[in-house]
Amino acid sequence: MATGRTHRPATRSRGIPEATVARLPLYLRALTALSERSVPTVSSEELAAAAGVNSAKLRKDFSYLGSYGTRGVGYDVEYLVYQISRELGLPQDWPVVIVGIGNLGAALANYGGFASRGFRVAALIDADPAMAGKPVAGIPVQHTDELESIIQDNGVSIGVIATPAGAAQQVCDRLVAAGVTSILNFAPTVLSVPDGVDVRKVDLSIELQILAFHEQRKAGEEATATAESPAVPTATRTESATDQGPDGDVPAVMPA
Amino acid sequence: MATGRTHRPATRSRGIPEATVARLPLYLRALTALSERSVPTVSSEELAAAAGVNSAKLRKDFSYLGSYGTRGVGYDVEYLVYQISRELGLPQDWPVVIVGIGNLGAALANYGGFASRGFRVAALIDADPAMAGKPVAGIPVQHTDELESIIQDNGVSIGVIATPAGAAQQVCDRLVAAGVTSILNFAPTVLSVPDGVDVRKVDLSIELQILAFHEQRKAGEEATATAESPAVPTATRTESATDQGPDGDVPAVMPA
DNA sequence: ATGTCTTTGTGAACGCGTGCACAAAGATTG
DNA sequence: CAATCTTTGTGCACGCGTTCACAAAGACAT
Repeated sequence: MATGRTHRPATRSRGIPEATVARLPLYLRALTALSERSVPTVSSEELAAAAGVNSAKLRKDFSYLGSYGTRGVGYDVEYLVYQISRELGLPQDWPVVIVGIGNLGAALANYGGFASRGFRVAALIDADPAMAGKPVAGIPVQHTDELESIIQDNGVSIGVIATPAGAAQQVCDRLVAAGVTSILNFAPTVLSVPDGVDVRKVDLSIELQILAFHEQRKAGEEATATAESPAVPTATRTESATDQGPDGDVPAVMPA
Repeated sequence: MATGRTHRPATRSRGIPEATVARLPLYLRALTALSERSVPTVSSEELAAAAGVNSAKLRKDFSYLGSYGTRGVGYDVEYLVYQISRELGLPQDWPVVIVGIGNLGAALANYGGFASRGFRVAALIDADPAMAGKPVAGIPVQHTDELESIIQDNGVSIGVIATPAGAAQQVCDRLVAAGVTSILNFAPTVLSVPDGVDVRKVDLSIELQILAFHEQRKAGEEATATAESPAVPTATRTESATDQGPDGDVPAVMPA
């Protein structure tokens, strides 16, 4: 998971816990799938299964938003989609800029899930002059020199950093100075930002290293376990194999 | 942040809390940078600043690994790099397969940070027959039909899913059946896996939606705040602007 | 209208993670 | 060797998040 909010001491949003906010998009996705199948209502149990969480947790999460369910029946899908979208500020169609159009930046630019999720790629920015003008995902790449004007002209408040680590802090500083207050960072660096700016990070190698840790532990356990019990592999399924979209959702970041 | 470990009730690794495990790669990166600059020792304070965490937290984290520091001096950089690497199982050079070679899959394949971090791309797999044989990042893409044999022949236990959401569960099932026990999922889907298989997910649109939530809240606060105070922007920096690598680290997932 | 049945909404208990603050440990100096 | 200074390692308290378990609310049938 990408983690790393940056320092928000008091204020506690508006009573909505951070952990709940992080799950709202998950619920929204499951609800959207139901909506497309014209399912009118869902119980907390069903929806929780589709989202891969505990039903009590889901109900508590929703209770922070208000009482949108009907006892004995469940939740109205359309209404809930509306409420969560509103809570997340998605009706707003946020413009975002992507800085660093390498493989990853290009993959992000091609990501189909932007528009349908309330975001719009306002501009692609790269430091390489050779890239300037070259269209990526139908959008011409612009040079870093124009970063400030692009942000101000489009009223961009969310920036995505997909540059090499060495350039990340510098780009970040410029973004913030130009008015960006939320940053999604794909570079493997700790970014330092002023108060009031949110940073979330996505880091491939960290995720892999966490998996490696558990993998190693499993290997160790198995070694000691096989010595005792015959190690019968349980076939129990987690997350309930809910058909999360026969149509499927929009590709992760791009079709294979 | 990519989140989403899957169900590990008791067992608690070996006393090392999950939250600590998630930070070890962060410490390792900071330590590696120091090591390259031939810095012999660091205090918890310095290292914590470089990793962007609280120094007390860092000391507590290290205390789970053992007592590797020297009071009055700090921690021996090389020794700590060794200990954390060992704890994460990185000396092992884990082979990984990437399934779904679209923009994202290609970006991941080109990621320079694999080798230096203890991972090796064993194979690239795609369902499109037209891709078969085509080299990406110097590695020829192989067809999905060979998935099982590739995994078994190479002893792969970690798989990366970068396919469209519709294909993710199916790919996941095949990976698991073939012996993969850790999965990094980039597809926007809830994967269901048997017990004993770890799943971590990275989801762009979820991260953006979380940012949008805070962004919206900031906008609302500002509207009410400007009515009261003149809203002086504080220039306080979080995370301490530690020079996280003048050389910089390897690009996030690819150079821009 | 009354009773039954389903499902929500939440009070309360518990556990994990965080951060403070300080004692213990060792380095260093005279 | 004693005194001082630095920095670790951790006991403790607090707060957030999760889960249980159940009462209240409404749908639905009779």
